[in-house]
Amino acid sequence: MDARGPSSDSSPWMPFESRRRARDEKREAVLRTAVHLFLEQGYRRATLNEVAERLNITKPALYNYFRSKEEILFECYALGQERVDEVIAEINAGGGTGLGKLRKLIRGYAGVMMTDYGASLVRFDTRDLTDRNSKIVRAAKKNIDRTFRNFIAEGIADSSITPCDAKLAAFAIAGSLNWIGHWFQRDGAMSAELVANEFAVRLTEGLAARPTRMRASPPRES
Amino acid sequence: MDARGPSSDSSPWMPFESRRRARDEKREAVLRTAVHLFLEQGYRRATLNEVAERLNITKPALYNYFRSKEEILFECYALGQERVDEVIAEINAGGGTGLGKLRKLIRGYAGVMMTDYGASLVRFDTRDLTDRNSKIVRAAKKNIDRTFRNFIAEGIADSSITPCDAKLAAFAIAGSLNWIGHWFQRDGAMSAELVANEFAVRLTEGLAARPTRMRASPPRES
DNA sequence: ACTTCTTATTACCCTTGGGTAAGATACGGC
DNA sequence: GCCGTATCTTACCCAAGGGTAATAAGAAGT
Repeated sequence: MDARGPSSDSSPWMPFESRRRARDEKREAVLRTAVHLFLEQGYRRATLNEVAERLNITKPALYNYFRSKEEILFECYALGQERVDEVIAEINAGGGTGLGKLRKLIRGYAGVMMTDYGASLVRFDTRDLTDRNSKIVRAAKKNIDRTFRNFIAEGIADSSITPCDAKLAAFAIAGSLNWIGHWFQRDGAMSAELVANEFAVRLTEGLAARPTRMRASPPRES
Repeated sequence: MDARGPSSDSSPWMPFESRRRARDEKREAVLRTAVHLFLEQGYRRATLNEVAERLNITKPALYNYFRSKEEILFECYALGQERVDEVIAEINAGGGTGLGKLRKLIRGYAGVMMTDYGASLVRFDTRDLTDRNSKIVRAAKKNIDRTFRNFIAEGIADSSITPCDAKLAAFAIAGSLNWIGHWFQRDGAMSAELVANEFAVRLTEGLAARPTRMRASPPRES
């Protein structure tokens, strides 16, 4: 009886039938479900029981894939960081002015913030990690911050950005972007592309060196 | 023995001596200590036992002043909101262009964010409140957001702000400011005034209508 | 001094939820 | 078919921490 198909959420575990998919696929499904629930309810309030329930399994089964709740949390962070690192690597591979790179970073980072793993970076609390993992995450965050500052400094050096306090400017921009992780919802009225583009423009308007006075080489644009 | 004065943190309770200060003063001290600890460790992780310990009393004594941990949390929110409301009221009492009001709001809101109760607004999770209180707080937050948007819209109407999407602009600005609550520390290198002023300038640079080319009617924008 | 109110203490309750132990159930190789 | 391995279940442990009950102790009025 009750031979319904996969549950509303796509879970590799059928209620009581063939549950023999590849291990990695299941592990990933656990992670997807967990991060979703953590974002929905908050890490501390979300229980592994409910994660398991949403996957049609029981809590101890989760321990086949993760050693602890904290490990799941850490992987959420790690995946988010990975996405950001990809964005940064891609920008560094290409060229352009400091301003151009900064715009690309804003667009890319905004895009990541609108994903579950990306939002993990700003919605979860590193104090819920072990000391060891906490250090790793905070180092990675510091690296992101440094990238923002470097691009701004680079832009000031190549005159694509008007001189300013790189540290505070980076805080202002990163803050705006981080906050996206708190309010954006994929099913809302705004599309991710719209938001990312709008922020890339808006947040750099104030920084761009104005070409009011034409110079020999106008600032290149991304 | 051990006739030391008030403990390192200023607590109206002496270890075992005259503890007969006014009730309100004590209630306020509980609140101050609690919000500090909540910010330091996170609401869920912070325990009432430790709050009490820092005040040289025991947990049940707290229940003379508050009915529950959640009530303490709610009061933190309430006090933060109060501060912001004062800022808004003061601006509304005065005059000025939309841009001018927006700058004042940014400065004032930034200032509030750098206080403990102000940071409460963005560091704590409304999901830890009862439904009733959660609704109150979310309504107040919505009101703040609306104020940002209104000032921007006002500025566009009076041509002090260049046309733009008021909703996204407000998100960008408020995000920057909210993030201050996450990184600012009073004992750090930057002073509150410096940060507030810098943000008031930086976040409006891109919005200010440039008087470069006086037009009768500035270009409309989506 | 005696009572009363407030405020604090000690001792406790009890739910929640992460994590574990031991046994069942399926799958793959032989 | 049979055994070993991986996976999952039921049943449980246990620490943490919010909250309460009963009571002591100082303050204040009379």
